[in-house]
Amino acid sequence: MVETRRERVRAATTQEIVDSARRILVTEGREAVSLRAIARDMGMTAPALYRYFDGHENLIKHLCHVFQDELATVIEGEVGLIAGKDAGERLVVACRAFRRWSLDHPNEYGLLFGSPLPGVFRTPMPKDAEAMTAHRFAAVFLMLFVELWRTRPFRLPEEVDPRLIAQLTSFQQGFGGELPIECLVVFLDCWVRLQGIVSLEVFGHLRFALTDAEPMFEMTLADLRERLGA
Amino acid sequence: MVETRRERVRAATTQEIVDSARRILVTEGREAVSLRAIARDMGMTAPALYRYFDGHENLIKHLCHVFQDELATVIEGEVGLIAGKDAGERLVVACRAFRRWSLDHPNEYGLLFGSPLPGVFRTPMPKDAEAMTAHRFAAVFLMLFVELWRTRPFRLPEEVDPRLIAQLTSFQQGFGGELPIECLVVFLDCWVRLQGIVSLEVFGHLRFALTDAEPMFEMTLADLRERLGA
DNA sequence: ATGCGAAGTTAACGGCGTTCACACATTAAC
DNA sequence: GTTAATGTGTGAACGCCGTTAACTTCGCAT
Repeated sequence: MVETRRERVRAATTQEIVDSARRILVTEGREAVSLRAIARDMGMTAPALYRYFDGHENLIKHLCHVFQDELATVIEGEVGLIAGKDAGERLVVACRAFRRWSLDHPNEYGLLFGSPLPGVFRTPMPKDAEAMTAHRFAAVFLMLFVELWRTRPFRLPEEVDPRLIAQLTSFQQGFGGELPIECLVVFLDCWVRLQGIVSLEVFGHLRFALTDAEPMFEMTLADLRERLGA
Repeated sequence: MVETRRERVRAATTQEIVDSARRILVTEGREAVSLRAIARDMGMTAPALYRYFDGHENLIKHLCHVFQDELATVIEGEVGLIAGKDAGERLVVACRAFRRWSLDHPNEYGLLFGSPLPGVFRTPMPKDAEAMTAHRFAAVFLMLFVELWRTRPFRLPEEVDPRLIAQLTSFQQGFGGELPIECLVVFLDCWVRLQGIVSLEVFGHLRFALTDAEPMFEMTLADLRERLGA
């Protein structure tokens, strides 16, 4: 037996902790996700949670990991439904799926993309397992992007700043190095626009002008589509 | 005498509270800004702060107000230094000033543009004084935008979604109504790109690809410039 | 059957926001 | 100039929080 009874029970409890934490996050907001509240919700006491997570901060980090994973899975699922179609079409679907999940899960989104925990501002990029799954979400888009470029190359920018080129060469080699750097520049630009509009909409920072940002989002999407030559 | 001694002392203490709070925010991060820490820093006790602010949350809100104001003032100052120049040039300077302030004050930026406090997600836009100064920052850009459009009109998009038009008419009438709605659409698009790249850079969400986002920022700026026909 | 380790408890420490009763100084009214 | 009112700050207390330590209990392998 690869999995003992102990391990099964432990895994179930761990899952229950995550579920409780998420329920509290959704219903009462980020500030309310305390160890004591989670334990109370489960009929336990707070110190018991230390058998499963090394303190409050690590539990929150694990939650982020779970949400990143769910977000990536949801997007991959939506894209998978139209697996036969053109990469541009699938990219559009991926963007819509990202926006939808974010709007449907504002508190989870806030945990993932809101202001990071203190001390993160100037530290270098961590390289642990958590960081890798943080990349899984971006990787979905990047892969579609690569495929789009290969099947139907789009116009690339001329005169890219050499400093930008220099920075991106290491990133480029991170996945084979078989993609023009200018293509990565276009990717980053689209990435910024996508993240920007979703972030502003979810956090309500567009309400000074818009009551419903969907038309604006679709317009941005059409713009990106055109730029990528679809 | 328009200002009694009492009022002067009170104003000074209020200012000292804000200064202490900001110092703690900058040096120890958002989580460390507690009433007790502020009071300790000032040589007072926490309950005394209730004579000046109605609880912790309101003090934080006031801090946001102060930062919004400073940000707007800084940008206006930078723009004022080249008051004679073309509106496009001044817009570029305003964008750079926004990025610079945000990078120089990441903790303050996080308070302003990070995930909002719980319960803000689906509530309508508040209309109080705080919200107005929240607009002052956006207003700087909007005014430059309007001037740019008037002095040297740029290409406007065709086929704007009627739903978007409908939403923007009320916003349009908010300041005279003498601007084409398509122009507001362009403004919002630029706004999203500016906010997007600054937010991603400050929060470190571009580090998976870039070590220094400045060239990318300048490229985005050049792109916006071209779109606005400079 | 025994012993070991995992899981959970209670108690405690210090920190937090907040409230309340109280002391003190300043101001205002007479 | 005395007195009342008002503003400003303190100390104690309540209930929340994260975290640690000592202790119990139970499952499981030898």
